[in-house]
Amino acid sequence: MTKGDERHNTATIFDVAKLAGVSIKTVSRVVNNEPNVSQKTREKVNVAVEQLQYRPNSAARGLSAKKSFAIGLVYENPEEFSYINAVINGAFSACEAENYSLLIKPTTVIDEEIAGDIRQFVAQAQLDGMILTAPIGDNAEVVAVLDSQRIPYASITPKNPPAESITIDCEDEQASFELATYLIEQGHRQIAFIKGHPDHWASSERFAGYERALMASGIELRPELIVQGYFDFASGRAAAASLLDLSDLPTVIVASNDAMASGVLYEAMERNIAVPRDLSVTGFDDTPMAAQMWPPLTTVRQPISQMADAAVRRLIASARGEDGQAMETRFKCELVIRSSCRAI
Amino acid sequence: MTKGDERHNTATIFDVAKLAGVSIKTVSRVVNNEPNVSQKTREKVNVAVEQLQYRPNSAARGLSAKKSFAIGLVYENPEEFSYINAVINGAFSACEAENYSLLIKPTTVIDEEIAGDIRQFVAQAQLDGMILTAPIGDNAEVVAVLDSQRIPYASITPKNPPAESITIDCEDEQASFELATYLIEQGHRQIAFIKGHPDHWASSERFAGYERALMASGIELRPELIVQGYFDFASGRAAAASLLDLSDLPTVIVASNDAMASGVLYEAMERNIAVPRDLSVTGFDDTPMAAQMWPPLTTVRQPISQMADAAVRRLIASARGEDGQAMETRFKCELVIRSSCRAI
DNA sequence: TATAGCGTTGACAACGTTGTCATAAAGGTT
DNA sequence: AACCTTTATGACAACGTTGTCAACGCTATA
Repeated sequence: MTKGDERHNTATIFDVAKLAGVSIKTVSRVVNNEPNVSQKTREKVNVAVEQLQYRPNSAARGLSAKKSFAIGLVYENPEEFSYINAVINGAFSACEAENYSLLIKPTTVIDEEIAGDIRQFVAQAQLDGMILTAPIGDNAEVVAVLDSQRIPYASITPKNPPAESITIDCEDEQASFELATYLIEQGHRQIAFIKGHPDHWASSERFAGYERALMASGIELRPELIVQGYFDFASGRAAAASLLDLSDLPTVIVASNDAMASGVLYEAMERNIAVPRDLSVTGFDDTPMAAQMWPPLTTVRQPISQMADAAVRRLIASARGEDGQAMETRFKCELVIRSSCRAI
Repeated sequence: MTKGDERHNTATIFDVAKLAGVSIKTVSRVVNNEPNVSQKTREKVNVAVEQLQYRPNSAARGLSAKKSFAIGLVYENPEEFSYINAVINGAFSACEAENYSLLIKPTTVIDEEIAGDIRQFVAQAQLDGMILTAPIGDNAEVVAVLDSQRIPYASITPKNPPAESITIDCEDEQASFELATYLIEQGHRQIAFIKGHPDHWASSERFAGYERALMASGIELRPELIVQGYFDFASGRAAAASLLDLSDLPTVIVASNDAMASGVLYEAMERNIAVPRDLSVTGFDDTPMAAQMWPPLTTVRQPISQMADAAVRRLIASARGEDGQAMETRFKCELVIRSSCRAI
């Protein structure tokens, strides 16, 4: 045949079958890598597929197989954009590799409506699985919706992981312990701590690591140095303000994430307190902004993208009926030392 | 057969039809807001829909109607996360309102593969339309793919908008003019400029506004004060370094976006140059980070989310055959004055 | 030689929706 | 009364794939 201009109508499975001289079912088998097709037939079909630039129609496929080949990603509209961006990138690359689509769903508030919202989202797209970022994985209503619809889901760092669902987390407690221990080694004794949002699993883990480090070194926990924050810039700034109003100033402020650390730096600048000369500051997450602040932030690197990648892969594996037992589900963190801390 | 035996499975159009005592076609008409259904019937159906929590199966819908009810969003994996986040949020909210799904596609590099990548993306999801963020809307191969597949697309701030496609942009030139004029009014005369990435439309517009303002005030354009940047933190920092090495220092550095401005602030801090006392700095975009830097950045607010929202709505309108002429397609920017500049 | 088993293939019925066309009922015009 | 229109409704065939099941042709065993 001549160099075709037949670009308009995409080829269907029938066209391929005709060209290859086989039935549509055989084409389907080849395309889906099903067993029991002879090598010769397989090649004939592949040639035809190539020649016609055939791509299965996903709507038809979804309708027939009762799958959508799509994964949903729900996240709370974040203060710290780079965190969720890393999640999206990780999830996307896994989906791409597995030939799935990624549908995202930002939610602005955790409120009464969210369960209905999620139900709508799931129903509309007929999702094959869902990724829930913290703290959505802990919302009982959301989980109930997914359970009742039989939608498998993976939670990233949930507080109370249900035994049967997929959970991805990392060693926050240990990392936080190492960070605090490092500060103690640097001579710090007045170590203030800004807690994260109480709904997040990571918050209590990070605080626990701090506690453990101080206790291990025999340093007294001073309640006035421990302030509640909510993982956003504004709460970090407010927490710093209250800490810097104390008569007995801390020598370092440990913020439970980078966004709050950035609030601390802001407040310090506003008060003409030089970091790290007069005050050391640390963050957590090692989002890209951590390296772009002044001074560059000592923080803990969390493999965010890899965690999201793992979540998607486990989800797809379980959707295929494979067991994902061998896959990594708990990730290590790494201390990243920059110049926002100094030895005393 | 298999009509009403199981209640686990989500309700289909047959269940609704049966409960309402009408045909499936009538249900379809009601659900799709088609005309020629009596008010009484419409209500009966709506009651049944509500009662069964019926949602149309999108695969079936897509298969039959030859639509996917999905919009793709392609973006270059950004340095400045908050920009793309605003785009995603705007696009998502429009899709949600119109009952469309949003599929995102981050691309890491603009290279040879992108056109094939996009073809694959489009084919797999059978997209009804695509949003192209800058500078992807200017990639000839990508556009050719979309044209050949007859996929409508909307470009956000493209350089060379093809006449027949949908284009969304904003008044960068005017905003940049106003910003520079403001600086001149504040007494600045040594006004340095860091250009944006040459592939982006916005870069030349923003530079043009700067030029116009200086010429209008009779200020000479000094080539050594004009430096090329690439819209990312690192290039902003490098540009600042070269400007701050000059013997005759500028009194203000105008960066073409916030990410580069943040690089400028970083470099200034590193050199112990106080902003705004010794140097003023401005950005562009008013991403959330602009308010969180120290000092908070004077910048230009671009209605990013609204632009993305508009792009999606126009796309959907044109997919429906409505004319989107009445819709806004060119957006205004707004000067946001914070404390990173001072009068001289 | 007959028979069971396995690898290979195809015919055909789902899947849940929308599009097309037919038909019935209602209203308007001569 | 006869004839058009318009409005309201339903029957049925797509849409492009996968699942099910039957059938074919081999080979190995009884």
